[in-house]
Amino acid sequence: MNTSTEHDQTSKQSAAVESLSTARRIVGESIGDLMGFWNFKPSMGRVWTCLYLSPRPMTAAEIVEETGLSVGSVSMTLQDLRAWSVVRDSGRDGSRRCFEAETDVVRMVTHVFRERELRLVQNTIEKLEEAVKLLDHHGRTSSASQMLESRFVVTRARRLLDLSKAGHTLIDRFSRVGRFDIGAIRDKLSLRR
Amino acid sequence: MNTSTEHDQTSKQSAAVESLSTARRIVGESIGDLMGFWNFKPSMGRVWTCLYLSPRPMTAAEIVEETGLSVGSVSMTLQDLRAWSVVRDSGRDGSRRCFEAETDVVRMVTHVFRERELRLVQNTIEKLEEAVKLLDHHGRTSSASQMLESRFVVTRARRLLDLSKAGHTLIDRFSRVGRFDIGAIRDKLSLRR
DNA sequence: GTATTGTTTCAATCTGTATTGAAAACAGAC
DNA sequence: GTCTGTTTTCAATACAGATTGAAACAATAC
Repeated sequence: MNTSTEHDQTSKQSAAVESLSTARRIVGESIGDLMGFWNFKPSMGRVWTCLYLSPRPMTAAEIVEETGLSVGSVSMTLQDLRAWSVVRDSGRDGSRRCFEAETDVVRMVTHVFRERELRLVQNTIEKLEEAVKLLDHHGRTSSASQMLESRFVVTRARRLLDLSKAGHTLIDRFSRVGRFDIGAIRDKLSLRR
Repeated sequence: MNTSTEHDQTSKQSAAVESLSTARRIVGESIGDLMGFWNFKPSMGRVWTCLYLSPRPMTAAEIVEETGLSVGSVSMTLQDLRAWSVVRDSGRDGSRRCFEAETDVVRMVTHVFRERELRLVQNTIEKLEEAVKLLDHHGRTSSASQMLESRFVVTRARRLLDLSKAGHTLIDRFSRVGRFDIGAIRDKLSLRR
């Protein structure tokens, strides 16, 4: 089962093996970096790519071998990846669990995007609502000298809140329909300062 | 010019000042975290929000005062923010430079999104092209026993490359037109494994 | 010109997070 | 039930990258 280290007698063959694993490494790094910019851990990129480039499901031990990550790290990373539905269980090889990569990359990306961004923006919305509430109260109790300042801040804070809500709607629609159109929510975005 | 620490005699007033600065802090944190998920440094979020919530342009010294960041940090952060066209120079107050926040948040977001994502994806495309080239060569020189493995890996790598290119097109169109429609590039995305 | 004030740079430090390694928990065979 | 091989957990470590603070640099005033 150890596909790459069995028979590499001739120099030609070993060079070929070399370039295959180099290519694997480059692909892993590229996708790893890309995922990294969407705040995934590098190890998630490495492990997913490793599975994606394997013609058959792999055991945790094989992934350790291939990626050079520690046993513990691979275990945790696989949990993360399964939680994002980006890796699936795939039966067993003897007593060892096997894993395979989700191959529908588009579905994967929209799903992950949806979960992550919606949660994030929702969280922002809640915090901003808290701030606006405070500011409203402040506006009613503040002295005349602070009025101007106060009104300005509350206006800007409300605007950020509206934008966040618009963003939430946008992300929600996009991740359902695969279409992301700023025109559809232009009213919320209109630039009344 | 030090708006928040001048006259806070009565307890009512000082409570009001308190809630104003609390609200400011909450807004700063929220937006900071949000920007953080798009890989901006926390200090960038803090400084931008600080400017956005100010009714007039601010000097670096005022920003230091308001955010509690160090002088050096504020200077570097302002450079970053100007590089992203998210903060503008705004004349001078005596001999001190002044800065103001870009207020067209939508323009700002699409611009930043465009720059960042396009660069990122372009970089991935280049790396994947390198890997595919290696794999093609490998395919031609490898032994029969490796053929299957090799063909599989190259197929998958090509698919990732195609997807990246599709993504690049998508981001490019979106950031020009404000419309992001997966249907428009469905051909590239079709799931021929 | 020099002095003074404001701004940028950069090596050192600090902080938050990913990864490790070893121990604990678990599952299946016997 | 115990034993063996596998998987998970978690405190300690290592790392990356953000922030600081002091020194170099620029600009303005005198």
